[in-house]
Amino acid sequence: MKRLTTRQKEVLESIHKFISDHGYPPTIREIAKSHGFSSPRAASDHLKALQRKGYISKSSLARSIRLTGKASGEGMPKVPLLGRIAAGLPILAEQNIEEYLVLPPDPKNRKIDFALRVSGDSMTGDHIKDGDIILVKAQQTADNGDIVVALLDGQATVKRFYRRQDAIELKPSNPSYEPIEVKEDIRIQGKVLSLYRVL
Amino acid sequence: MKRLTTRQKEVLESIHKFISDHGYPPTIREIAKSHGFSSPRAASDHLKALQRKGYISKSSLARSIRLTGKASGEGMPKVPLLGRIAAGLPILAEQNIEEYLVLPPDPKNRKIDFALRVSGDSMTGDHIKDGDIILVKAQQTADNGDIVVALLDGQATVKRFYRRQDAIELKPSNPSYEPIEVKEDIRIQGKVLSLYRVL
DNA sequence: TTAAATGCTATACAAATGTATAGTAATAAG
DNA sequence: CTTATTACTATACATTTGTATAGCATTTAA
Repeated sequence: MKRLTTRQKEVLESIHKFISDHGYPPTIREIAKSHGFSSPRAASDHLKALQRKGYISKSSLARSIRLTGKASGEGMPKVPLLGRIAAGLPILAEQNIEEYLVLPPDPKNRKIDFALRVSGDSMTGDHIKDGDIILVKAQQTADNGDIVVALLDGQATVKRFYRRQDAIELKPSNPSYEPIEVKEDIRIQGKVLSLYRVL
Repeated sequence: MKRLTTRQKEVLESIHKFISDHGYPPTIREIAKSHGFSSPRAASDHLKALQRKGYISKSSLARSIRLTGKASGEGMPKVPLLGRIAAGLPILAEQNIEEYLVLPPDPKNRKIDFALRVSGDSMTGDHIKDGDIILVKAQQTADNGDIVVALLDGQATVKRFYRRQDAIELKPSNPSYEPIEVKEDIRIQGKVLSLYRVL
C-alpha cells in the first residue's frame, strides 16, 4: 500500500471521523467544505489519489466512499503501523506512524502495541519475509531466543535476542547474515508476538 | 419501541443487509427497487414508519439513513477455521469447522471465506510454515502460480497451482517434496489471500 | 530536465435523489 | 362509524451530488 502525503492523510482522517460521527460517508462537497476547499474538484482529486493508493473505494453514486482496511473495523483494537523510522526519535513518535491497523483479537489475549513492516530477508530462517507485518508488544528487554524489534543506527530491525556474558547478541535467522553484538539492551523496542502477511 | 409490521421488518432487514454489503446506506429508490415497489413513495412511507417507531433516523440528505441501537452494532466478519477435513464432505461442512475467527478487514478489500491451519512443511519455500493460519477465498479454479487450497485424498492441502497441457500440477514450494499431478481441477477449494501466524 | 503527481480555484451540467402532490384500497384503532 | 395506519401506483420538481472542463502553481519522480 503506497504511502500517503500529509494532506491525503488529513482527508482520509476526516472521512473516517465523518463516518464514525454520522454513520454514513460524506459527499465530495462535504469533504471539500470541512477542509476549506472552494471547489469540489480539490476533494475529488484527493479521493482519486486515496483510491489509487488503495485506501478507499468508491463508485459514482452519492456517498459511496468505503474505507478499505483500517476504518471499516469500528470498535476493534487499532495499532500504529510504523513506516520508516526517523533517526533520533522514539520509535512510537508520530512521525514514524504510517497508518493505523485494525487487528483481530490476539488468540492468547496479549496486548499488541504496534505493528512494523519487515524490510529485508535477514529473518527468512524463521519464515519472516520482506513485506510481512509483525505485531509487537512494547518491552525493553526479552528472553533468550525471543524475536525482538531493536533500533540499530536509527533503523528498526528484527532479530533473535540472546543475552551473552557482557553483551546482547542480535542474531539473524538467515545464515547469510552475521550476528550483531550490542552492549546495551535499551535499544530493544519490543517482542514479536504474531505476523500478518498479505499475498 | 413500538412493534413493526411484517412488511416493515422486511424493509428494515433489507436496509441492514445493504449497509453490511455496501458499507453505506441505500437510497430510497434502491430500497423501493429491492422490494419491487414502482414508486419511491412506497419505500419512503416505510422509512417514515420506521423512523416514527424509533428503528432508524434520517435526514433529508442522500443516503442518510442510520440504524439506531443494536441494529447498528454490526459484528466484525467471522470466518470458519477448518480443522481436520472429514473425507467425502464438502470442505465447508459443519463437521470440519473447528471454531470461528474474527478477522481484520482485508487491506485489499477482498472477501475471506474461510481459514485453514497449515499442517506440514511442504510450503516452506514460500515461508508458510506448520501451524500458520491461511485466509482463503473460496473458488473452484485459479491462475498459474496462485497458492491454492485443494482436497487430496480427503485432506486439505496447500500448494502452488499450475495448469499443464492436460492436467493440473500442484507444486510444493519445499524442494524436498514432489509435485502432484491431478486430472481435474474440481478439487480446488480456494485461493490463499493472506496469512496469520501466532508466535 | 522533463514528465507526473500534488493541490488547488472556478464554473457548468447531467444524473441521482429526497420530497411533494394526487390518488386507490384494505385493515386497525378509537 | 369514522379516522388513522398500512401499503401501495404514478408523476413531477427542486436540490444534491458526482463528474467534466479549464486553468494555475508547486513538488516529486524518472
